[in-house]
Amino acid sequence: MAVRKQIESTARVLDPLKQKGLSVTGSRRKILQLFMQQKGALSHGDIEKKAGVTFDRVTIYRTLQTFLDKGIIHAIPTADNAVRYALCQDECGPGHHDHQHIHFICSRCKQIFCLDHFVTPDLHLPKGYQAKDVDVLVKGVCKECSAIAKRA
Amino acid sequence: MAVRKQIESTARVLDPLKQKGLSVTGSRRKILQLFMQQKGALSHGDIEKKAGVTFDRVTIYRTLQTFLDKGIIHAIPTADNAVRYALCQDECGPGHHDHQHIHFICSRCKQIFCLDHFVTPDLHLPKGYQAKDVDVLVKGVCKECSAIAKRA
DNA sequence: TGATTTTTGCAACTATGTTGCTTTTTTGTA
DNA sequence: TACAAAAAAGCAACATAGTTGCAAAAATCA
Repeated sequence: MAVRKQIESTARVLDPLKQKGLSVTGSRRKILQLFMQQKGALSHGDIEKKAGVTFDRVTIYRTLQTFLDKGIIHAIPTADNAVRYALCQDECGPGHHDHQHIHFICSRCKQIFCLDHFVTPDLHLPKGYQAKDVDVLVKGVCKECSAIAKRA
Repeated sequence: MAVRKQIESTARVLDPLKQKGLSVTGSRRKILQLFMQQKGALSHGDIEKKAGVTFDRVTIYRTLQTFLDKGIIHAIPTADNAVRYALCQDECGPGHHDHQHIHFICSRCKQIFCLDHFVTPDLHLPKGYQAKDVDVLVKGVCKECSAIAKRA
């Protein structure tokens, strides 16, 4: 059972890489694993720290760019000069991202989460403006931090 | 008439500074003017270019921070590592920002506009999450670029 | 006008992101 | 399994972005 689980988890990491036609390398495996283990989104800096000194900074930049291009991760806009990245849904692929979720920024723990909840903003754009893609960022307090606050 | 107008426009620049209890300096006047003249939002880099070599980079950083703190401008999250800033509505003040507008990012001219159109996203957050602030980023083609595309 | 407070500019530094090139690793095939 | 071709990683050097402390200059207020 333990073995079975390990095989599955290795496959889970390998699959996305092979599926997207990427060669499987140490850094890609490691970075993908970091994303899979992680509830919140990761910045370049986070990855650098979590990966230890194992990889060159440049490799991390290039890996993130590759993952973005192939639709494995998506970038989450922020106002703090530290773009975060998170895994995509299966529907995403090279050149197109299709997310029907919102991004939640916790003002307490500073983590950013993807919440898979449909949002249908009631957009009334002025004449002439054509919307293609909508990104909703919600700031507030996340589930865990709310619980902590309640207890205190 | 021309004189009258000039007085008014100077007043428009001075008012927000005095109103917020800020001392009036060359750089603050200049940077505020840039924002007022500008339709789209500005990044730190944009300001550096538009202001010429007049001001030290550090002064621009500090001025932007001051304007943010006082509620004169607000930061617009982006995914390209270049946070933009734009003027606030009158309702904003030190410590609180109250915007009921969306941010529109034109994929053609790369400009970012504040559109004063009410948005009421239909947020169904999971249990435990508390929303405080919602930021809506819309990517698409702006009015002017749509017109250009039509003509071509 | 002059003293006090605030802001600016400068220098030095840290962090972040990019590019070209060589070495290493991966892949696909024999 | 070994080998050649292709792809990626690592390294160095560079470019850009952002921060901090401090002295000089400017703005405020009496």
